[in-house]
Amino acid sequence: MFHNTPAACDHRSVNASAPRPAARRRRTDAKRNEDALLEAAASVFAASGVDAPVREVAAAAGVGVATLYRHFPTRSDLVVAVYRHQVDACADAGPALLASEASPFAAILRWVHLYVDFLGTKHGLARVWEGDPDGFTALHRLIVDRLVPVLTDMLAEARASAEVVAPITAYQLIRAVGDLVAFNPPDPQYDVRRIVTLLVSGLRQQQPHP
Amino acid sequence: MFHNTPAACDHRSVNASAPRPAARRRRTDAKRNEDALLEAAASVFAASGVDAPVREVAAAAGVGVATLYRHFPTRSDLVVAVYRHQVDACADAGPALLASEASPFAAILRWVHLYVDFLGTKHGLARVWEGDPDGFTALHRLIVDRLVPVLTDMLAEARASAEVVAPITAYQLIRAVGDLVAFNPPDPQYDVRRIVTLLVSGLRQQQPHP
DNA sequence: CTAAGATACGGAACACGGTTCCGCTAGACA
DNA sequence: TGTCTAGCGGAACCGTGTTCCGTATCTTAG
Repeated sequence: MFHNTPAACDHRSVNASAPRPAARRRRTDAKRNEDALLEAAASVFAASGVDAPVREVAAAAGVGVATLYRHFPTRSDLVVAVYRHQVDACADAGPALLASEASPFAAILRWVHLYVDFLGTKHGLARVWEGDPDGFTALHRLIVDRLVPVLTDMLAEARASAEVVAPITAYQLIRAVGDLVAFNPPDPQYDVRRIVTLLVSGLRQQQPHP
Repeated sequence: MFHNTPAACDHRSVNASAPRPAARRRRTDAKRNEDALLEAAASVFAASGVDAPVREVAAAAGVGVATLYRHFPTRSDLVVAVYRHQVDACADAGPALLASEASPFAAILRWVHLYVDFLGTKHGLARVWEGDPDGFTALHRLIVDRLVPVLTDMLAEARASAEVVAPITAYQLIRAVGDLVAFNPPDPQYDVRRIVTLLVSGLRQQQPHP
């Protein structure tokens, strides 16, 4: 699955002067618990959405809440750990689509829908996105770090070919798409994909001023 | 203001056969408290956002929480009561813009921005929107009832003049705009108005299929 | 193999939100 | 002015995320 995510890398004994006494190995039960938590979280999130209570995840992993919190200091860290590899896959798809699609714009459209599918399969992923006090949840940061550069390249290429003219940044677009998908359980009245397509197709329009 | 909302209409003595004994008048303190609550809620919401705790509103009104709950059975009912007249104003602006603006599309653009301003001035209004279990918060319903018809007309006119070609319904558009504005404290990195404009300008584009 | 001690654990406790309950107050009517 | 009940206050309840702390367990030196 992908749980080799040390979550917080081991900064013990980074003391410059002291001849550190061969730092201890990480306890095996710690590793085991972390894995169990990630697996439990993945399945609980899949079943009950990302909003599932932490206690439920801890219980499913057969572990106390404190243990969960030691490995993942905050709810959103857990979410990020669970979905990191999917975000990576999405990031990797960018250049691939640029190569395979007929035009940069077509590539962008498909890529954005990939992103929508990613967000869409986990109801309420956005709740994690929003809850940021000063603008940075772990998920927010992950997405900005991994996805924004990818989309930035795609947009640049689409601009070079004059397919895209609206002055929108990759960050703005990604965030907008996130907001759109955010709280939308499948609903016949409201197809998110259609709306996202609408948004993306706006990129080809010169923007009116107000 | 608009508080003649009996919250739950008086079903006392709806007994078909009995000659009901001239039902009591509503207690004056009840009316007074309802007004105080609405006033307090308006100012608290303005100061702390719509997410302000109910207790805070009750305290500001100088009443107990139970009183608040008797008048407004749920949080979102309170929110709706506070903002109802603003929604009305927004609805009224639709036909006016259609008449005053250069084109139906221009009218739509301006109207949508009016709506954005309405939502935007109250951080987190969307939280009320989303919290709907089966699809209907009070606010959701209010907006659908009042605003969707207005935008529907505007879209029809814009389609008649071929300015709008994308097959999007008023409901979809309003909901999308709501989602976009939803969780966005003013942020230099991310100007909601720009994104909304992007979305709206997509209406002029033939939609690509995926 | 054993013992010391760091590391990690479990679950109770805390803070904080919406909502409900219930004994009592005070307004309406006679 | 007295009765009766609509309406009130605020404590209590439930369900969140998060923290605390006494204890168990793993690692490692000897």
